[in-house]
Amino acid sequence: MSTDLPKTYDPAVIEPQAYDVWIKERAFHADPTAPGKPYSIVIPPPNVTGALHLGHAINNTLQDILTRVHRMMGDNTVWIPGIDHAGIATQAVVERTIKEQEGKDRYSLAPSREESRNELIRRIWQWKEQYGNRIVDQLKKLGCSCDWDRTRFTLDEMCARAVRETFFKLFKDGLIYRGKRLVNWDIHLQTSISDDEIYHETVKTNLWHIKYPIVDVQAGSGQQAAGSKESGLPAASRQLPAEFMVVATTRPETMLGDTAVAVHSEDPRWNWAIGKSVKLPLTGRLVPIIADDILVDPKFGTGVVKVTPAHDPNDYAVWQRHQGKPDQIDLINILNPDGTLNENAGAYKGMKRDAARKKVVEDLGELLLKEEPYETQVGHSDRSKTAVEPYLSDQWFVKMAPLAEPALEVVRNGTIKFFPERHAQQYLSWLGEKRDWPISRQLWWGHRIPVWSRMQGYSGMEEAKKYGQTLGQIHRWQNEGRSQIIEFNKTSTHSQSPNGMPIHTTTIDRLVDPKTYVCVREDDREVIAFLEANGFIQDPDVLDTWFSSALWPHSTLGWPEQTDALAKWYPTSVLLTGRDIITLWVARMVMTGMYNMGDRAGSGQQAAGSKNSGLPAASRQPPASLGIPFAHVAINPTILDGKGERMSKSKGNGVDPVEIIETHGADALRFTLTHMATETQDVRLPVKKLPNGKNTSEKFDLGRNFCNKLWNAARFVLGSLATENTEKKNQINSSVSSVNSVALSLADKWIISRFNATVKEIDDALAVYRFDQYARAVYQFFWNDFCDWYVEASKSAMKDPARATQTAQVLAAVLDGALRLLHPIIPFITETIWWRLNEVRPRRGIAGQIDCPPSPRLIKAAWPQARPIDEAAEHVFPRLQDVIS
RNA sequence: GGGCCGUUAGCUCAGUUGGCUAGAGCGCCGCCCUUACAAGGCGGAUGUCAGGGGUUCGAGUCCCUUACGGCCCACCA
Repeated sequence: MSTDLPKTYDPAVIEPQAYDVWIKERAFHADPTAPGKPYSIVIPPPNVTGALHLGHAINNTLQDILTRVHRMMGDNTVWIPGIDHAGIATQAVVERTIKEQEGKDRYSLAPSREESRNELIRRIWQWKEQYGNRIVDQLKKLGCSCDWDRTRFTLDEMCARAVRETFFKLFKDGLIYRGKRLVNWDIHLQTSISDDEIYHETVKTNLWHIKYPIVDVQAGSGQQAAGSKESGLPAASRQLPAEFMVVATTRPETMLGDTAVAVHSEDPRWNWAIGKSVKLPLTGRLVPIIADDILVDPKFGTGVVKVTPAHDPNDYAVWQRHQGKPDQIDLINILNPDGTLNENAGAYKGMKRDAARKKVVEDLGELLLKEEPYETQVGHSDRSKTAVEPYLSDQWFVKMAPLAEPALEVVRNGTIKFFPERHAQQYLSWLGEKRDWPISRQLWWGHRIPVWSRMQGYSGMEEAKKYGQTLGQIHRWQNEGRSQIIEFNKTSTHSQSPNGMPIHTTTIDRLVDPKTYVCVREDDREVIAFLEANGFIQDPDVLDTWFSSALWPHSTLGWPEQTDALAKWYPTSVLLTGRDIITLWVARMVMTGMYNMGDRAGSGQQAAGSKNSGLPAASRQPPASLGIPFAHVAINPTILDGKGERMSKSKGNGVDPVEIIETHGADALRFTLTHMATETQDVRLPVKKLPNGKNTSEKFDLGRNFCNKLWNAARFVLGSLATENTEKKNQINSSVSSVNSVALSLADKWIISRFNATVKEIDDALAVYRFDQYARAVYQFFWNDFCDWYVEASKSAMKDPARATQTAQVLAAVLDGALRLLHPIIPFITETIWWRLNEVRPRRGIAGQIDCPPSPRLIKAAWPQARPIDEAAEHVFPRLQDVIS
């Protein structure tokens, strides 16, 4: 093989070559039983729905940098890749495709619903095989050194086991419950969606003022006068006829589900009416007038609020507050899952939401006081773009309070640290609300909820006994280590089954149908067959995608199995991600990690966060007993397009990194992105379209030019070394210690000192995840110090026989060191040059100044040690530079 | 409405605890195809550091305030 590098730097040629070698030699593969300090990163799994854009590229480049640096440091390093099944997004995409191509919806893919369900899932898997690989290909082109043998998918067997185990554990601990709750309902996809899947849009509508006649008015008139004395309210308010209350609403059709009218208890205009009733227009139903000082702001509107608990989150809260009190109110649902009105809407049954609204307004007649134009924010579903309807339905929830508290504490006390620090605030404020997490989705693509249920009726003890016997039978199976079931029985009062096995009981929301719910721990067909033979039916819903993502750091390592990988690499070293999923993902990983991996015995008194900040951030080790998934969370900037809009698949402005790789090369892309990885929250990246329709950007010239510089400087240095070899044939393998510090020139000492200063600078930058500083430091060192000055100076030095040998040694050692420092950012080009350098000058190094332990592959070469800088040389040489320039 | 962040050269961004004439890359102007590199070299122009006020011997940097932009959260019948 020629020792010459091709004259032209061509990333399209060298990048695939280098990657092939790494793959062939299994350079990315990690063995948990190997020695070395553990270092591990799990990838934020990209959604299978989309190709990666530059936002992913920066995130993954930075992860690869850390992975490569630590691999070079000799740590036992693993980077685990994977993909997220992205429940709602993926199903929506595939359903849309089927609709467009075949005109079918998800229910009509096969004769029966169950077959349709299987068929849809089969098609989504097909789709996943096709597109999931695309993401992996993109990551490989980027140069990511993931351990591909450990590639996970959030819906694969390994993840499924972790999901089942976690669900079971939460269920058993009473942290998963079934509740009838007001959820955000997507009437198009007919599923509940979480708050996070909603965006708000300003909608022009009307505010309708409607008169509600008061029933039982005679007792009110006198008190109304009394109230008016002390109030400074406008005369108009006082003069409202006492026969009516006026409510204002943007959704008049919900009136059909009103169950109360609320006023403020200290509002003299209306507090006299508390306890009386109003007669609802259109239906004539009587509903109570109640006091609710949280809902009603007397300064807003008319001071009267209609209460529709089944169709408004605030009103639902009113319903909850008044439960069990003398003024408790009803709850009436008027909607079907598809957004049409149901039988509770009387004459309006079957009408669509918007049609009903129109009709209701028409029918109000003279009870409609006025109609004023109004703008309001309405929640819309991310996926179907339709207005979300607050809807009352049965859902599974996770109780947040007990899980959130420890997760809050570890961030408050600094056990888990954010970089930059300010991002911790978002985590703390979101988690601090401890809102219960609705985890069921009425979808087919996802982890099916492992719960079987059966109508229980009210047969009481007899029924309970029967189930107790059932449990007894399954208890036996459990002893064989296969499976376990837990009964949740609303009416059961006993806590032991006939054979003495504990039965876990819970109180279920009074609205839920009286059912017995059985959670099956493992996918054990025998148990399931037994249940189904006894009339149990599996819950049709699947889990929120984030439920499986939340387990990612431990599920990818094999949990609940106690694998070597889990023992070695959990907790992971750092999580690198964008700030948009600090709440959705980061917080939930901390919660489930602590819940599943924490040592409960020790967790109570563990006051973990020693606040001694004297230690460098990267070296602190959190106590393993806490079970936290990582000690550091590094937030990378968000990539915006030229207009300042966030790059994303849904906006259609995402730029495929592969297109940049085509014009600039992966190294150039990586270098530029690293250079941009500052502490700011956003980075703008103007792109332009090429004639072939692909994107590129001049911004990446920075990286490409730098790679070109490196390429040519290396060619020159290699050439100089080769020349020197032929002139001193006998000394090709001369000892590395043949150059001692006495013989070094000022320029030699200076460049060596600059090198060591740069090592230190980079180590410091990496310890706090300042990737931009890393890129800047190495750029400046290589270009401005090494190329501009040392290499130039070497041209004359190499011609002087007295200085040639030492100069060659220094050139080789500094190039060697620079390649090591640059490799994590630009792995392909550095690895390629390394091979040639090994051929030309296999043994390198300046004793005590730059160590160059040999390695056939740069990816496995040792990371440089920062040696002391030479103060004198650093001081004197710049003066020389000034004189010359 | 609450919170976080940003506003520095035409563009994209640095500027660490307040301290010497405010920096980089790209772009621009001029001169160089000098034997590693024109994807380069040398030289050059360009900034009331968003506006206003304050603290200080000294402010891009700290405090207050205004404006504009972005993001997160909540959403008012």
